Amino acid sequence: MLRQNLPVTLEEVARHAGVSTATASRVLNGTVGVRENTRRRVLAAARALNYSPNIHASALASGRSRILGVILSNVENPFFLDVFRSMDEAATEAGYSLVMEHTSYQPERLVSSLKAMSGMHLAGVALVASEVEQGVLDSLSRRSLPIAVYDAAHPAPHITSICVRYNVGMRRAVEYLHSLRHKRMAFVGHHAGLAPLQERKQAFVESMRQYAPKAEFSTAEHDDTPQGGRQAAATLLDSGFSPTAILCVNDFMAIGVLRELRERGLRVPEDVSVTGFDNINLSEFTVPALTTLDIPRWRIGRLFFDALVNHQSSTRFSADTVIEPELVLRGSTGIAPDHRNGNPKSRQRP
Amino acid sequence: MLRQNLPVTLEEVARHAGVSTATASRVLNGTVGVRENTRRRVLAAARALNYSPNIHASALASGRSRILGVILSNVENPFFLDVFRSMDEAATEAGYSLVMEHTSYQPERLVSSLKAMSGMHLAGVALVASEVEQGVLDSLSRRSLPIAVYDAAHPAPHITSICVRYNVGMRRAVEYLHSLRHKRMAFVGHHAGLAPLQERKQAFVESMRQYAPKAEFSTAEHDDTPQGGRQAAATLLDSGFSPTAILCVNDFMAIGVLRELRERGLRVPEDVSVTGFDNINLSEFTVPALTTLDIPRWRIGRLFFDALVNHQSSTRFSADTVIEPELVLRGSTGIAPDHRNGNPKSRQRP
DNA sequence: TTGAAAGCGTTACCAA
DNA sequence: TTGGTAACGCTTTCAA
Repeated sequence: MLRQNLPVTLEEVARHAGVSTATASRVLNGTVGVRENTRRRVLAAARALNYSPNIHASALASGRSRILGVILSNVENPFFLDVFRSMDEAATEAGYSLVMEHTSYQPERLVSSLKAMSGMHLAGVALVASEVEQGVLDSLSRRSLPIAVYDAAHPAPHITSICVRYNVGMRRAVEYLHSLRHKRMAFVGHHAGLAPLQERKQAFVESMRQYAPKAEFSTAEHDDTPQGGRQAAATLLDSGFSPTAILCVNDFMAIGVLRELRERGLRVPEDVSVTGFDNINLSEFTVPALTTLDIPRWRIGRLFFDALVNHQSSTRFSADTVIEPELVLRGSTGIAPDHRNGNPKSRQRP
Repeated sequence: MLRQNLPVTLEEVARHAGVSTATASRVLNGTVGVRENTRRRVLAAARALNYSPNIHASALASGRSRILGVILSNVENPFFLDVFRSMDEAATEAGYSLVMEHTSYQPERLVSSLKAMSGMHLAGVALVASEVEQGVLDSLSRRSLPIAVYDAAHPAPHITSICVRYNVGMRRAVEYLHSLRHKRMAFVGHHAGLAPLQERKQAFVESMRQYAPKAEFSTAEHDDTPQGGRQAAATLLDSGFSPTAILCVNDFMAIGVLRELRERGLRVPEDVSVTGFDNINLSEFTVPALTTLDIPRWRIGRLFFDALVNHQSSTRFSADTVIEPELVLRGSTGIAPDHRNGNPKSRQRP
């Protein structure tokens, strides 16, 4: 088996089964109205010849493909990767493939990725990215292609938006830390120029204002990496502001924040408490384990897939799905419940 | 701009420029022998109409595509992800796209991914996986498709193999620890049933034998995740064998090993030393920072790309490229040089 | 229930 | 230097 050097075509399968390519195509696409006997012969021939359809020919002829596009801001951040893996799992189960691009949060790269993908005649595109500008969304909404966006400020018609209430999560974190008597808190983020991230920072600021003037705060930002988190923490601490709690925009950066604190001899949580966001697998492996807000990435990936493939409600103006982050308490804020079950709702996968 | 609802075709571009589709195609593919004036007109038309070629039509007509397939054992492990990102960078620069699949180390999934990819008429496939069986390699070598494999035991004709001398790296680690007077060492791995991983474990065992009977050793294995590393460490420690050094098959698992040791009140490096493999970015962020063996993933990704796209030496029986891992010393083995420059050769990217 | 044949958007060969 | 046109492998009417 697998002996042939040249790809087997539908025509050969058809000939082998003694039918026309039309019939062979019908069988292989699960169309009804084919005699059971014929169907069996075609299937047998396909298997015998180890036939695998030429997706290019198929896409060209039918005008649609079973390939989805996914654009991520930062593959290196496990948050994005998990959403991707989850979509991929759903896609594979349904016989779809994924084409992935990443942008490093650069709006131009988003546009060029989109352009490259537009030549692929995809079945849909998921924008799991923070650099989605309104203009892009608008122009996309004119096309027939199914589109789904992560956390878009103002979704456009015909575009599904999957929203996470970051402000709710942020408020929960601030309130929790406030209840622990923290008075000087800082926020560590990245790419504050991009709307969704701006908004998260804003949520922090507003939550803090609620406790002013007794509570002070500061913010810092750098790249979305552990290195970036470390840098941001360094900037913060060098500025003279000495926070007793640092809230990070995500767990990935928090890893670096923890490192910098340790490097400076600051103990966590005794001297400084730290929180993250996302509840990535790694957040259980930091020292100390990280208090964070859970975002159910496995659910989100499936939501994306469903939005693109079974876009049930394509008639609705825009089908939004809203998710609220939940607080997960671990050692980095002082209370250290058993680390072994720090996972509330979303399932962590191996 | 981007106003059109339906995709623009080559024919429209040609009409707009007042030439035939043949000429338009020639211009867009950079063929020589087109009058400068005509070329400019076509280019202008393409830009004006925001043309993006239908890759399916193009692939079907030409029989080749600018898409590469990549199969990874475990995307979650940053080692594989880095190789992927590096290939992706090289690919994007050259106008190629990547289609990625991952297998969780299951040979059957490797085969089914390969089959799915075979319908895509790819420009080449990179197997960055440990579960590549000889039979698969042999059948692949009959096809005309360029193939490159990571660390294959016995590469087949026409298949490029990119090899890392894990045994050399492992020996270096063992020798280093031996020079530090460690007598009881353990190896933590995963999927010992797969040849390449079997070999790494074997390298450990043989290196240890060299010091027998004065030196004792033990091994344990679990999944290729931090959780798996933690499990393996737990098994090891519960077995009664008390190693003074644990060598991990990779950094990703080492993260979990460090966690389990800490959980049990064992200090690293005072009570137990730990080493990893790969030198992933995260290895500088563990507590303590991880001694490891650097594997230049950025170089490897580029090697893969070049092997597939500019397969210069396709005439040679098999063009192997050999890489030797280099020891990177950090805190987890006791000597803690400045963490800020623990990176010998390979550049770490943001 | 099946087959013939007209595309789908490119590429590439052959003429002009 | 250009244009006409036959593929490429499949899907999908339309007839039979």
